[in-house]
Formats: sequence, structure tokens, C-alpha cells
Amino acid sequence: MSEPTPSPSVEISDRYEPAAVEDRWYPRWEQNGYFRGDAESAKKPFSIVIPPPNVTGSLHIGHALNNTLQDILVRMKRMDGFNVLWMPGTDHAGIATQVVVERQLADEGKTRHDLGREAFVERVWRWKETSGGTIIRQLKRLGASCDWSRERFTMDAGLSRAVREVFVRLYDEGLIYRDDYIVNWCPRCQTVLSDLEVEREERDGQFVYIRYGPLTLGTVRPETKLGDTGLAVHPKDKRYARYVGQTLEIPSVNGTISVRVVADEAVDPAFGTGVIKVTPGHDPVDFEIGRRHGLPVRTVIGFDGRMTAEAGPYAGMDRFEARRRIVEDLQALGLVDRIEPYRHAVGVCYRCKTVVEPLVSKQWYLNVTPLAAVAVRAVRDRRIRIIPRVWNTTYYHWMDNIRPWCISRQLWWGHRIPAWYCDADGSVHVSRDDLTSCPRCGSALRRDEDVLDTWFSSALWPFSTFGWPDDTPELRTFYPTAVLSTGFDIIFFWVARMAMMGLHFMKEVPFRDVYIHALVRDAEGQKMSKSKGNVVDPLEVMTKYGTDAFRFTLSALAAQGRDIRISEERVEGYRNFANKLWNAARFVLANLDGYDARAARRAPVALPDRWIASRLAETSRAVRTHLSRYRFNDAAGALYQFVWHELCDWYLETAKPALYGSDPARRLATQHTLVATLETTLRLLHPFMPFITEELWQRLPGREARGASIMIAPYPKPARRRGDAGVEREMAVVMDTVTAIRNIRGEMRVSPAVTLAVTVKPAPAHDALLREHAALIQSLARATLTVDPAAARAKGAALGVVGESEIYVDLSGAVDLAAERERLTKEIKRAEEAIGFARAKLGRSDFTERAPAEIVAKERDRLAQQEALRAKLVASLAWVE
RNA sequence: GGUCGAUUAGCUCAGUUGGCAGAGCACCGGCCUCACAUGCCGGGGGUCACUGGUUCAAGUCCAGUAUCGACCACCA
Repeated sequence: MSEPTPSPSVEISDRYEPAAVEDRWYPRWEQNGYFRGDAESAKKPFSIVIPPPNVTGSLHIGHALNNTLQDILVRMKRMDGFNVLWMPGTDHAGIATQVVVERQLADEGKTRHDLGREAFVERVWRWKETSGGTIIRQLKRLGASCDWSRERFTMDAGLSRAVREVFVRLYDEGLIYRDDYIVNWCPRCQTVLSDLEVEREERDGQFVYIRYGPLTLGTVRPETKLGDTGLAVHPKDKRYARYVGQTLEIPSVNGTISVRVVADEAVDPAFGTGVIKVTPGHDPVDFEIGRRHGLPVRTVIGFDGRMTAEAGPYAGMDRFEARRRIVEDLQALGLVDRIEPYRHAVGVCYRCKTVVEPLVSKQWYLNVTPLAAVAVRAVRDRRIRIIPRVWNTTYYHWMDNIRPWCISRQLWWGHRIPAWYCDADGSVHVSRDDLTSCPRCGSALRRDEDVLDTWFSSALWPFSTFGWPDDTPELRTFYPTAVLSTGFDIIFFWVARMAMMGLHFMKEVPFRDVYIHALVRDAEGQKMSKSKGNVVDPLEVMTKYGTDAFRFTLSALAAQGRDIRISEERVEGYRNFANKLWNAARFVLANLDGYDARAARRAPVALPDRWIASRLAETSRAVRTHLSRYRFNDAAGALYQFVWHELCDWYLETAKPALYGSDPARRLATQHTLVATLETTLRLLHPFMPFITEELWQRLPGREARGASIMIAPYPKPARRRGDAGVEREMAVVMDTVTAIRNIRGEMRVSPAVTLAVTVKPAPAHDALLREHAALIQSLARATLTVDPAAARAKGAALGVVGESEIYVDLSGAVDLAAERERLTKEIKRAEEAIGFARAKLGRSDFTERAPAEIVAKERDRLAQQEALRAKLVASLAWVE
């Protein structure tokens, strides 16, 4: 699938240039079918359904995060041999989409009513066909390995069939019903909203105390006074007990009105005067009270937000204007007792922030209570695991207090409710098939005008996309899905409803894990919003720093439980990481002259080779563990640490003397380790950085034997034995020695160009080891090294200590005595602090007696070590003086 | 009003089951050492918000306080 490896490495730029690489690989992966899930496969399935973005949407940072995380999981599992399906698609997004097209019409000076329903819906479809694919293209740019051959849309034929099937079944079960109830009405959007679609906003208002005959009560909505049909007090409130049951004739702005006084638990006797006016037509609480006590509904505000004819002199007036006028009129009549400023939360429309008007209207409802109980049990039984677990409480709380879901919307764009009314005999028919005449009397039927809440179809997504209600291979293979990844903001809107619908219709959870990722904020911790202008555009970031760098940033920041702040500096850092990897590969490729994989496999490996293999095994193990726990940041951190600080900082440096030296076997073994380590590292990194890893993997030798793409190569498994502890200890001695020498060089300000003369007086246990690796140490520390158990510190030599070994760095009189003294004093102080701490601890009998033996032993070791170190340093300090 | 979370280096944040605090960036010093200056080497810097408690041992567990934040909510 690719050209032969370009051999002369000089052609490779010393900067990683993401654009060309990204353009090259994605189409090939897709064309080769690597993204496809196979419904007939015998392999273990691993499926995820994408949270379908709105067709109107374009990729924002939240999408980028969520889809990056899903892609990491999916790519990892695919490499691990699973039959992976990442099911993509888009949501028709009722209001959002309708508004977009209505706005277009407005530019042409038209409204949807000018077109009529059919033409309007047709126009929305046209818009969807031409402009609806934006976000899909952007997801591809992100590298998302969805099975695009299966892409679905919540309003396509199959899903619409599922929606209708569900509606009919729930209706037949009596769970879907029609009711005259008080709803949240948005006068601007001209539709009902579900409770979830109403947001709370603090607004300043007035608390107006109005005289109601003998009683006084406070209200923030005086205009609803016109709809009052009662007064209510608490049943145990002795102050007002004598009025309960009476009907009072009360003078008001529209003449005398009669209201009945009722006693109801909903009244808080401690708030205000302890009396409330009951306006069943315009307040949810009052509506309930009205129902309980048989108070009539009186509607004084209409769907347009203006006062109705019922409002008499105020008819036609805007509801807020009416509020002001009524207060004035009440004051004129002397009916206002007093007015207090009042700040309170009002319900506003989630889309347009218009104050929602509670109104009584006939709507369709789904009684979710029985479904919720089942869905709660699934989480309690851990058949669904929510990660992180803190969200369980939120889920339970909402589910336990769930109220009927208002599912009808007064829109045109959406799944039209499959209900027909016969005006002749008054019958209602809900049907899977479109009806034309009344099954009962044969008269013409009128179809319900409303559509379903957009979330109704989303709730079916995990099974509707697999072909339900048919019994398909897809459904059998991929349901339930492995994990659902999403933000906490749609736990109620979507996750809870999928759980309910999935369990109800499939008798099985829709997903085993729910991973709730953090919310992405800007660098100042502000929620991103267009109005604030602080939106980070993923596309710009990808263009500037590369997709891999962006993806790696997101995963590195994706710690559980806290919001993410993204900043450009951070992305830049991971751009550098990609560049580092690129250059490491460039180094490897530039040093493969004469490399013969078969011969190399027989070459004897040395300490650094075994060390990096051990570290790589340990890193693979860590990455796997972290990913299995959705700890993306830890996985990314482990990879970063390994690649930069172990592979590049140490192994590549140890490789240089071996590659440039005169021992062909050593050179061969090193080449082999370089190739093998890099190859494995690329596979380990691939889910995080798909593009650069593929590009480099293709360039490494031996590709033909490994397969066509890194995407389908195996995900690294650590060898059975974990890290090789012996090798790591030995390498640590070498590394510590190098560091000690470098440390002296740095502190004494010796130029890196100077080769230092170093004598090591080794600890007996490290004598052979240090001799064996003297050449390596010399190369890494830029020094000439003499290992001599009988060595003594010479004049003009600085002292370093590694464990039991002493290191003398000859600075031949150039040693700055003051600096050396300062350095030694600092180290003595550090040792003494450690000694003091250890002594205090060991001095307490409760510690030595009660702490586990190994902890105590460790403490003793530490003390002994630090004491020896201090002795050496003190002696050395005397020598300097 | 209810619930939950946060408080760790100058900044942004990690810190899985309690066992002398870590990263990135920033900062200081030295380097264009033949993969990389998007780099290399070295360094400084923290009473883990506060108060108590449990424990041999607390950033980690418990209680309370303060500050910030999120979500839920029918006190009109």
C-alpha cells in the first residue's frame, strides 16, 4: 500500500511536517477497509456508538476530546485483535436544524409558513444533504476510525422505523399517553420544552405584596393574578385556618373576583406571608394544587406571550408589560401593601434564553418511572459501570426523582408523531403505518401535527443503528456496546434514556461502561462559548500543530474528575514531542547501513539493550493498564516519559558509541535494538498519534514482513516477565555515575567541550560493572574513566558519590574551591536532613515495633546510607578547606 | 435549599490500595556535542487551604471551617 521505504535518510526533514502525512494515510486506511466492523466475524467484538453530533454542528473542542478518546480505545482494541466497530452518525437535532433553515428563509424575507410544512421539511433535507456533512469531514481529519460505510442519521428510513416501532409499543403498553398538563412553553421558539430543556437563570425581580381581601400575599408575577382561581395556605397554619374552605369576594384590577381558599402541603408557611395565590393556568405548583382541589384553570397568557382575551383590559399586552401595568393599577387601587426587591431563579429556554411561560396544553408524555427503575438497577448491579463512579449519585438522584417526559414538540423538523385523529367519532389511532381513513368509522383522519423530542430517537441509537427492530447480525454481534464515552452534560438527556430504552426493548444494557470525560475549558478556566470569544477551534489547532500533537494533548490532559484547561503552550509542548519522536526515528534510519535483521538477531545484547527492552515492557504494561481503566492521561504520561526520557535521553545516547565504534557485532545488536524498540514504541503510540506512527513505521526496515499498516499490527504485549529488575539496577549504577559526573561539570561550570579526567573508587559490588561499562560512561559523560579500588582523591579533584562508590573528577587546579565548598555543604545539609528524619523515626519504639518489618528495614538502610554519605562529604570538605 | 467536586511549585495540573511530594510550562546557569535549539546538560523552587481526629506513619482516611465551582430544585 505504500511506496518502498525511501532509503537515503538525508531526505527526511529534521522537522516533522504533519500536513502531508495526515493527508496521505487517512484515505488509505479507509480504502483498505481497516475501519470496518464485521458482523459475521468470529473474533471477539468491541463496539462503540459515537454520540451522534448535530448535523448542524462543526467540530468543537468537546467533540475533539471525546472522539479522540474513543479513537484511542478503538484503535487499541483493533490492534489487539478484536472485531471492532465504531458506529458513526449524526443527529437531526430538531430545533437547532430547523432554526438554521428558518434563518436562511428569513434572509429571503420568508417564514416557514410561507413554504408550508412539506416544502419546508423538503428544504431542510436539502440543506442536510449539502451542508450536513461538515462535522463528519472534521472527524475524519481528527483521525477517527469510524466505520463510515455504516454511517447513520437519526431521521433516515431505518431509524425512523425504529422510532415509530418504539412509539407504538410504548403507546400500546400504556406508557405513552396524551395529557392536558402544565408545560414549559417557549413563546419565542413556539414549542413546548422538556424539563431538561429549561435552564435556570438568576434574575432581579420584585416581590409584590398584594392585598387579597382580608389576606396579604407576595408574588413575583402579578400579571398572573388575572388567572387566579384560588388561594392556598398550609393545612397546619393556624393563622389562616378559619379561611380554609371559604370563597372570598375580592376587589381587584378587573373588578371583583371570587377565589376559594384551600389548604395544601405545598405551601411553605414560613415563606412570605404563608399565603399563596393559586394560578393553575400559569404555574406548575399551582397547577398541581388546582388539580388536588378542583380549582379551574384560567389561561390569561397565550402561546405568543401576550395576554389573552381572558385578561380583559390587558388583552393583547405583552406579559411583562402587563406585569408593570397591573402593579401600577393595583397601587392606584391601594391594593399593594409593599414591594421588595427580589432576586430569584427563573426558567429560560435552553436555546434562546427567553423566559419560559408555564402553560396548560395537550401534549404527549412518556411515563418513564417504570423504565427508570430498571435502569437504576442496572447501575446498582454494576451491569453498567459509570466511570468515574462519582457520577452514580447524580444518575440515581435524577432517576429516582424522574417525572413524565414530555416528548412532543411543535416543530416541523423531526419524527412526526404517528397518531391520527378522527374528528367524526373522536377516536385516536396510533399506528406503525400511515393511516388515511378512520379504522372505526371510515372518515378522513387528521394526523398529529407535532414531532418528537430529538432525544427520543437518540435514546434508541445503540440498537436502532444496528437494524432494530429486525433481528440482524449486527445487533447480535455488536449489542451491547462495550463503552459509551460522553460528557456529563448529557447524562440525563441521553445516557439515562439510552439505558432505559435499551433495557426495555433489548432486555439488555446498551453499554457495559459509561466513561464520563471532563469538560474542556479555556486557559482561564472559563467555559468556552462563542459569545465570550474564547473558543479554541480544533481545526486551527490541528493545522498549526498537527493532529497527532492535538490528540496527544487532549489525552494527556484527560485526567478523571476535573475539568480540563487547554492552552496553546501545552499543545506546543506535545508538538515538540512529535518532533522528538520524528527525530529519534531519523537517527535510527540514518544509522542502519549494513543492517541485516537476521544476523542482528544473533548478535549478543549488552546492558543498555536489555535495559531499554525492560523499560519498554514495563511501559507497555503500564499503558495497557491505564487504558483499561480509562486513565488516558496516565497512559499518555507513561509514553511521553518513556520516549523522551528513556529512549531518547538515554538509550539513543548509549547507542552512539556502539554504532560509531569498531565492534561490528555490537553495532549490529544496537541497530537491532533500535529498530525493534522503535517499531514497538510506534505501535504502542499509534492509538494516540495515528499519523506520525504510521509514517515512521512504514519507513522502518522489515515492513513487508510486518504487514501493510501499523493500524492492523498487533498492540504490544509485555513479555511474561515484567521489567528485568537486575538489569535495571545495573543500568541505574551506570546512569547515576554519568549523572554524578555531569552534575559536577554543571555545578563547577566546566564547558561540555572539555573532556574530564575521572577516577572512580568503586564499591566492591560495582567494581566489575563499572569496569565493563567504562567506555559507555566515558562517552555519556565526556570523560576519561579510570576505575581503581585503591584510588584516593587527588588535589584539584571534585568529589561525587554514587552509593558506595566515590567519583573524583580531576579539574587540575581549575577547581573553584569556593564553588566546591558550596556544593559539598549543600549536599551535607541534604544528607543531614535525611539522617535527622530517619533517626527520629527509628528512635520511636512505636514505629519500630508496629510498622511492617520491610518499612523499618528500609528506614535503617536509608539512615546507614546517608550517614556514610555524610562522612564522605565531610571528609571531602575538610580536604577542600 | 439539596447533592457533588475542588483547594499540591510562579502558572496549569498529576499523585491508583496511607510508607520522606511529581510533570509540563515558566525561571536560573552552561551548551549550535555529527537525530532534534520544536534541542542538550545541570540547577533553584512546595507547612500539599485551615483546624482537629484516626494511625507507628496522612497530600492520601474521618469530622469541622474557609474560599471557589458544578449540578439538581415547584419557596410563590
